Amino acid sequence: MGTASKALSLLNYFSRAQSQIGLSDLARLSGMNKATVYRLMGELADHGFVEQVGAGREYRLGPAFLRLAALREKAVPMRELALAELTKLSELTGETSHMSLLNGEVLSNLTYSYAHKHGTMVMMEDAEVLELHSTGSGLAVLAFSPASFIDAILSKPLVARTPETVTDPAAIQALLPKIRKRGMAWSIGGYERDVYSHAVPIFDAGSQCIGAMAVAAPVSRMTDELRAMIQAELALAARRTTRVLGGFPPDSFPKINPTDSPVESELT
Amino acid sequence: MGTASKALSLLNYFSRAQSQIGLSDLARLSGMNKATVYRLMGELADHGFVEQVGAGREYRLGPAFLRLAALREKAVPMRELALAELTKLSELTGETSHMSLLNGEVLSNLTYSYAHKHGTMVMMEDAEVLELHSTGSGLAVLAFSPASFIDAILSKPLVARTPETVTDPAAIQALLPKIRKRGMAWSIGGYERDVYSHAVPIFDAGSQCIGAMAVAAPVSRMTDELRAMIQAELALAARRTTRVLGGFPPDSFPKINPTDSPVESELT
DNA sequence: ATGCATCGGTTCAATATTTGAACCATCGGT
DNA sequence: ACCGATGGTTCAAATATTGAACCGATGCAT
Repeated sequence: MGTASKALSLLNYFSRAQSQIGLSDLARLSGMNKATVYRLMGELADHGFVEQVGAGREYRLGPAFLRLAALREKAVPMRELALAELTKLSELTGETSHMSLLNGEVLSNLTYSYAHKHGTMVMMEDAEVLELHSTGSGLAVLAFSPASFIDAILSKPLVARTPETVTDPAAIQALLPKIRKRGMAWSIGGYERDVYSHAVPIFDAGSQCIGAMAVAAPVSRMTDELRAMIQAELALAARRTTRVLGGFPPDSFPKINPTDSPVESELT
Repeated sequence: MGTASKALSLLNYFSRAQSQIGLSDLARLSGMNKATVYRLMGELADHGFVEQVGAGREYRLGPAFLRLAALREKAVPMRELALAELTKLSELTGETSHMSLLNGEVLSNLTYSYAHKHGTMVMMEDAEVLELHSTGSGLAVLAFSPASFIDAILSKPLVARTPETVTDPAAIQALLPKIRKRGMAWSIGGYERDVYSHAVPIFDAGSQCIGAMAVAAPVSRMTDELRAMIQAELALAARRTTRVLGGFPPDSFPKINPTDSPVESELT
């Protein structure tokens, strides 16, 4: 692993739950020498990627990310485009919708939209981490990822978030062919007890799966009717999202009923 | 310079104007060897900090920044807090307000707020770059920066953005004591021809100047009355912003009339 | 108060990584 | 068919990285 990669990997230890980390902790977490971490963090700090705070001299993520995220979004308005689709999706379904991107071995939430139709709704946050094995979005991504990646994920210990979480690798493997055939995954209470989630993978220009779009509803509100509506609208929204992001579903990806999705001349 | 710094510095060549850069261009821009750039960009790409696009294999900023920016903002809601102040400021003054952060030798815009009082207004964008010598915000920051930093900035060639831009280092040096005394800088047409800008520095917990808050109005709309109002409100808003961000103005920073800003018991 | 364990930070010789000139294969324009 | 550009690759030489040990300071328990 190159030096630059080591420095960058240090940034992955910062999370929603742990936003500040001391030098020694960071050395322990990363398994690197303290002197190494010290030097690398110093370089990251020079560029505004981290900053040291207060007495404990702990590190936290720096302001440079705001600038670079703004530039990224200006160049590739993923979040904006996804949010436009999610807003429509939430209005149509009356439920929370969100989109997340694959980042290493987990998904992290890109953006989301709430519906204001009901008194209760599934909550969501930016940069929220979703595991691949225990969420609808994760299963959707897993199903359309290379076999080697799937094996790598499923060979690690799978945490049971709820009593309903499927943690048997073989059982998860058995789900994937169905998900591939449907082009959609679902998870009932696998991550949060009361959440019924549908998810469809999103692809890039090389037909690689880069994330998923999902609709999450309280289990108690799910009916056959709502399920059918979510599935229909989500499939359309996800397909549009892949397209507006400049991506293409792989050839193996199931087509939607042509009456719902008329063939369009493909430009650019 | 360490290897990690070299990798990180490559990210600085991406801008609003140039969002995609090829390998050879990047090598030329950075002065590094092509093989070095190739390897470093590969490492950045592995972590999602850049991605390669299409046929030309050009690089652009990656999606990882969206995630890390969301985490940063969750940990330190600078943008959110600043925007709250800017919104009030724009409503009060009827003009565009913005806040920018020092990044190396330039300011980059953090966030902004438009007023909707007039048919015309000064436009602003996220991550827009403001030079230190030619903008009100830049002068405000410069005046409260270490002498060595000021000298470094003013010893480089100063670009004249408009005929009104002051590009004589000595003339700029002469402005700084007044700015320090007032705690506020202004620039009339120095960056964009028709923009009259007032700016106040923002400080961190160590009383270092980290950026500036500013109000930008069309020159044609400026009156003595408006100027007085902007100066009063901006001074207050900037002071509040420094405080809510956890910072402190240096002892040398001019105090506002105590009837406007009653002493508060300082907690945390 | 005393001692112990931890913290952030620093040092320097041993070591592993980075570097860069030269080299491909490929593409597009002349 | 050529030329000059591109992205990508190689390998010995040069250089940056590494990590155990050390430092002073701080905090916690005895």
